[in-house]
Amino acid sequence: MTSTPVVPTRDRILDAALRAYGTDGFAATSLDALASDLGIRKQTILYYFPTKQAVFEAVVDRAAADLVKVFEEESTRGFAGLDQVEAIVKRVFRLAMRQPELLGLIREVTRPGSLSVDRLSAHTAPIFDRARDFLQREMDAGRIRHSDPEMLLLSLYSTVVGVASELEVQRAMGISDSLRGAVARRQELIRFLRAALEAV
Amino acid sequence: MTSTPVVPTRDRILDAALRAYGTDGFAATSLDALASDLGIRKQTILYYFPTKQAVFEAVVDRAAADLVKVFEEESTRGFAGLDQVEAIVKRVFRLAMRQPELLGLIREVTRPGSLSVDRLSAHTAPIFDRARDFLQREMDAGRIRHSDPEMLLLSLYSTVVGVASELEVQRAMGISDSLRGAVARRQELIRFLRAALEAV
DNA sequence: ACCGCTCTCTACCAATTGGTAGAGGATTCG
DNA sequence: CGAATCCTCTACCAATTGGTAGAGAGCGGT
Repeated sequence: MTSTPVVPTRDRILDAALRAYGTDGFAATSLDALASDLGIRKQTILYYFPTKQAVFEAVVDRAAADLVKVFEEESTRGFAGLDQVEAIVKRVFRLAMRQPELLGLIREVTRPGSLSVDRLSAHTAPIFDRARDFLQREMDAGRIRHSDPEMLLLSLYSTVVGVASELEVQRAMGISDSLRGAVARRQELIRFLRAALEAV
Repeated sequence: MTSTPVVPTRDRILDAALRAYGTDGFAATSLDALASDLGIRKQTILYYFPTKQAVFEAVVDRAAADLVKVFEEESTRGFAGLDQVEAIVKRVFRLAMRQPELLGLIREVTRPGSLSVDRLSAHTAPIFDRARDFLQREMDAGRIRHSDPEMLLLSLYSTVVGVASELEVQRAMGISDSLRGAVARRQELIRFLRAALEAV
């Protein structure tokens, strides 16, 4: 190999695996396919990870860590009320545009038969808690309509991830008025959420 | 075989396939697994359907037809404005409780790498059109907040399907306070949507 | 020079995959 | 009765699957 690899093999495997699992899914992606995509043998993959399942788990862990980081960055900017929500939405959309496979992976993990849901939720539980607390605070402060914060968060999550995923699907289908359509959708989504959340 | 089968083999295959594809996914479900689940040989499946892909397509077609029927029933009851939306949401939740695999199948079909998106959307395009027209009419009548009907519909769709799917996931995870939790969620979702849609 | 460590490889394997070919049991129709 | 049709089966098959075993190349340290 070249003396100092630009990016370590292990990371390259995780990159390719994220792409593959995020678009085709775990079951539909063989180790051979993954390897040949990287120009290596599958045994090289099995050197870094004991099993195929382990590759998936590593991908999930790394993706979860990335997500958490993004949310932590975005929640320490001192926005309040609906502006904070808007900032998060914009950030999620940016993520969906730049790393669409990430959304696909989330879909894959949160699918009914998935084994690794708890793996993801173990990472994301803290931000969920923080988000719930945020909603509660903002409700108390009268900046967001009153309701059960947990339930509201679920609706918010579903809406944002759903719309962002839809983007990814449509891109995969080739209807990629990528930028223009995405921005329009984002704006409508934000208006939608503002209407849904605004305190009367 | 028994003289008059209670339910034809072909239908039994489609039933089992819907369950399997909806929970484990297409790639993760082998014909052998499907067959042994039914107590038959896989060659019997291949007698009714030329390929595995054909089984999937038949499942999608039937599921789409079911969905369309449900929506048509629910949209000819003469509800107006937000009441119509509420009726649809309740119906979707009932569907998600009784036939959770249906939601899973939709997720499977609308996944990035899917081949059969167009197959589903070919069926559902009419109800999407009708829903868009409905939103437009209700906006004109001042019963729903003004905005781009198409974009709004996308947000609505994502929210409802997202929350309903989340139900299915959590049930699969064993957190099935099935009924109680589902009803609470449905109520919060309806309040959420009412707030988001209500004309000012 | 030698050892030990890190890494990627070739060679293999048993199990499973989707699919083909065709036998044979019913049932229906003439 | 005999023929045809419908249905499900056994018997195979080539390809692919995830995974094991271990060779060997390149490295730094002693």
